[in-house]
Amino acid sequence: MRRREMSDRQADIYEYIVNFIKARGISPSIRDIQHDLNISSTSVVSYNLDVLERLGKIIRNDKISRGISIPGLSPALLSQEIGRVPLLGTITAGSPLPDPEEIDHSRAEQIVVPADVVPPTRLDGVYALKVRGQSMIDALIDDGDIVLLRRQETAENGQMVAAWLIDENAVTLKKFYREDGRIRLQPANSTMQPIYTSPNNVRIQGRVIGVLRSLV
Amino acid sequence: MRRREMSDRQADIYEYIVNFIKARGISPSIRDIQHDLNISSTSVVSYNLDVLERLGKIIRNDKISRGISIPGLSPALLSQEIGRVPLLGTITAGSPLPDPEEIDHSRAEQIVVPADVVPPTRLDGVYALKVRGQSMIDALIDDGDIVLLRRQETAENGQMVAAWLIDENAVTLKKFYREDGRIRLQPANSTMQPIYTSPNNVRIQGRVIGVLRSLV
DNA sequence: ATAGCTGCCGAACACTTGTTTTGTCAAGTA
DNA sequence: TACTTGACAAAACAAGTGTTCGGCAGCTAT
Repeated sequence: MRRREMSDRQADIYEYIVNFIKARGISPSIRDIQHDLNISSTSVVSYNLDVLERLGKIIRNDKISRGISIPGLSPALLSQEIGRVPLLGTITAGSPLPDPEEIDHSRAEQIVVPADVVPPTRLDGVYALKVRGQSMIDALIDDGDIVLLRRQETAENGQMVAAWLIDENAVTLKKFYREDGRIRLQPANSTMQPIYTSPNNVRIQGRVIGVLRSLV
Repeated sequence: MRRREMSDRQADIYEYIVNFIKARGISPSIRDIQHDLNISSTSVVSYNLDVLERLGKIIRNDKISRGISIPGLSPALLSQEIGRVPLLGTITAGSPLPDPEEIDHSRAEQIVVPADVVPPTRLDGVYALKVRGQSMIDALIDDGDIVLLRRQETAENGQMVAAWLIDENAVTLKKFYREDGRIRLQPANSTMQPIYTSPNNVRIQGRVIGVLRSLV
């Protein structure tokens, strides 16, 4: 009685639904399916949709229009896989970061962040910056990379931070270490030399929590 | 005429739609909104939905049932913003990459890739590997990074490739240059020295097209 | 052969749903 | 004041849409 596999027609219908939802964001109606798949009657579609639901391939929301949804394709699940953060501007070695509070977040371009990089639940206060130039190369960050920062003004030892060196008027990404009376800014690349400076000369502008690099 | 902000009622409607879609995977009908928000008439809902559409907060699919979608929440838009590639394993300096053909892609863990890193249209033949160890650090790639590779056995000059050095039995990520009679493998980090070797000693295993790094 | 089942067909039915129309009312605005 | 506009209300309309029902053909177990 209970089949494991879909019939050809059921497979066609299933594939059609998935593509329809991916393309248009909403479920097809029974008559959409009937028409585009050249099925003779809506009742046949309905019949096979019932089978697909018994197989667990689809979920039918009873009696409501366009009520088919696909487990795994619902916005509910997708929204757990990614988040979005505003791209606030460009980071260069010579100038401080823009103040996140002074920027119209609603109009900033949005960057999609996979949950593998930053879980959506920890996306509060996070923003993105595009790196200009190769001055961050000792932090394993190249020209064109997008860095994800969480705004904070203090840091724990070992955290990678965006540090503004006031006297030098330069922003740099380094690992932060507080050592008796001075600050050590250690490049992520062990072949590079650290910077030593006084706490008064350092303003932490955020902590680096992710990097996205596209070489396409 | 054109407002920047939503009215209270519009904000309520917008929030209701978002929650409805997240919870049920399909859009509410106008009468769902009317009923649950205690609005006197469907025309009021329709009126405010038009306003929301002008504001760009929602998209109405004309004349079809439950045709509201939220930019950034609909599978249609999401599928333009992200793609998925299989995470095929780990890359270390000492062993060649696993053969993508020998792996059961359907069961491999999937990595979400933002369109900013690799456009979904160019995701064919792309796979992901997790980096173990710091041997790739001169390619600006650290332990724990996820590298995205497109399988190919040849490369253009200047492309970043995963190269297997047969005699050394080592895999490394370098920029590829073919120079009269020899191959130059140039680190991405200009402070590092290049490797020179013969073409017979190099097997290209794929081209690096993206990097994801999580420091959370 | 008989009954039962699956899968299908065509048509009709009834509910769902977006849209339109006609007003009302308050707040601006010339 | 007279006019315009935004926001809302009530009702009716016209499609859109899921469901049901009688019937048919092929297959299988009894």
